[in-house]
Amino acid sequence: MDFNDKQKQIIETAEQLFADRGFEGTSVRDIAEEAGINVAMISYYFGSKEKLLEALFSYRAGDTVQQLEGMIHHKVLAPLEKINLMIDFYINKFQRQQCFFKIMMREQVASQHGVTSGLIQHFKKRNQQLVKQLIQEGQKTGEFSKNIDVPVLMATLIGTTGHLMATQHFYREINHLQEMPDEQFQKLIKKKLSVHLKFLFKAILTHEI
Amino acid sequence: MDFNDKQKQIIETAEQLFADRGFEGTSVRDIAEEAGINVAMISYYFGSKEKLLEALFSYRAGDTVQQLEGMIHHKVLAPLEKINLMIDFYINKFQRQQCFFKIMMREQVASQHGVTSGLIQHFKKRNQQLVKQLIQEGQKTGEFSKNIDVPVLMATLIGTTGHLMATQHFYREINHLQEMPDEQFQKLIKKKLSVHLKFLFKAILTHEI
DNA sequence: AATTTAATCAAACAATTGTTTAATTATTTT
DNA sequence: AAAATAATTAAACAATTGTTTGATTAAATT
Repeated sequence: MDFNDKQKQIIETAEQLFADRGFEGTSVRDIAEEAGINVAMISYYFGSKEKLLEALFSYRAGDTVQQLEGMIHHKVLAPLEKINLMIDFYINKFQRQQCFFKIMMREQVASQHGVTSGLIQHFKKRNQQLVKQLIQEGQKTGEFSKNIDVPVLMATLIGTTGHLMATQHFYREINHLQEMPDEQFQKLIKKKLSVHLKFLFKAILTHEI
Repeated sequence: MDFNDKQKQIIETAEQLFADRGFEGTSVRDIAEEAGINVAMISYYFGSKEKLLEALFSYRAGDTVQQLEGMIHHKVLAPLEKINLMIDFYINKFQRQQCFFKIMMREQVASQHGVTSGLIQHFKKRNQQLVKQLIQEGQKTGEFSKNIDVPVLMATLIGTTGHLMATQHFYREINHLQEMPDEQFQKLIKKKLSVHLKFLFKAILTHEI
C-alpha cells in the first residue's frame, strides 16, 4: 500500500495515540486534533477507525520478513552468526518502531477476533519458518543441538525484548537512570538486550557458553 | 480488601471481559449483562468502572510477593534451587490467573498515567528486591556469577512466560495441537516453560549447563 | 412487628462515540 | 477559463458511554 503525506500523517499520529492509550482508548477526535485535521478526514481517507488500524499495520508490518530473509540469505555466515544477526535485527526493529510494537503486543493479548490477529498470525508464521530453517542449517552441520522448540525460543526473544521495552521507565528508575538522555538510554538497553539474548540463544542452541 | 460474593462475582466477570476486550473495550453494561446483575450495582459497590479495576487489582495482586517470600525463606535450599522454585511459582501464578495477567500486560504497555501503574510498579519493585537478595546469596557462596542484571533477567522470565501464554493459540496451531484438551495443553506448556527457563537461568547465573 | 439498612431495578442523565451529510474551498484536468 | 475532481469543513446523526436518580423490594436490626 502507498499512502500520501496526509494519510501518513494521520497514520503516524494514530500510531502514537494507540500505543499510549490503546485502540479503544483513543477517539477519532483525539487523532484528528493531534494531527491537526478534521475528523471527517479519517473516514474520508480510510473508511473507518478499524480500517485505519489495518492501514497502520500494512504501513508498518509491510515487508519485515522479506527484509529479514534478504539480510540473512545473502550473507555467507555460520549458523550462529546468522542467528545473532536475526536477534539484532529484531531488537533494532522493536526499538525503532516502539509505538507499533506496543500496539502489536496489545493486539496479541486480546482475543483472536480483531482485524489484526490474522495479519499478526501470518507474519509470525512466516517468521518462525525462517528461523526454523536457520536452525535446521545449524543442526545439519552439527553446530546446533537437536530438539529446539522454535516457538518457545522466539517467545524468549520477542517476550524479553517487548517486556523490557514496554517497562523501560521501570528499568530507568531501578537503575537510577532517569536523567540519562533518551538516545543514550536506548543504546544502553539495546546493547544489554543484544548481549543477553545472544548468550541465551547460544546456550540453548549449542549447549555451550 | 474483602469482598462479598456478589462483589467477587462482578470482579471475576469484569476480569474475563477486560482480559478479552481490554478495559476501554468493555462497557459496564457488558459486565452487568454477563454477570447477570443490574448496571447500577457496579457504581453501587465500587463507585466507578475505574475503581472496579482497582478492586480487581487488590483482589488478585494481594499478597503474591508475601507468598513468594514465605515459600522461599522458609526452606533450606541451594540458591539455584530457590531460583527454580521462584520460576515455577511465577509460571503457576501466571497460568492460574491468565486473565489477570493479560490485563497486567496491557496496563504495563500503556502510558504510565493509569490507576494501576503505581500498583504494578510497587509490586515489581518488591519482587525484584527479593530476587536480587536470592541472587546475592548465590554470589556470596560463589555459586553464581557476578554482574547479573536482575531487571533483564526478570524480563526474560516474565516476558517469555507472558508472551507464550498470550499467544498459546498460535503455539497450538503451529504444533498441530488444536484438538488437545486444554488441561493437558496447559500442563504441556507449563512443563516446556519450566524446563526452558530453568535452563536459561542456570546458564546466566552459573555460566554452566 | 416496626424500623432501619442494604440491595436491586428501570429509567433518565449528559457526555462522548464513530460516521455521514451537504456545502465550500483547492487543485487538477480539459 | 471552464469543468471536473479532490480535499476540507462544521454540523448533524444515531448509538453508546459511565453514572445517577428515585422508587421498590429484601434483609437485618431493634
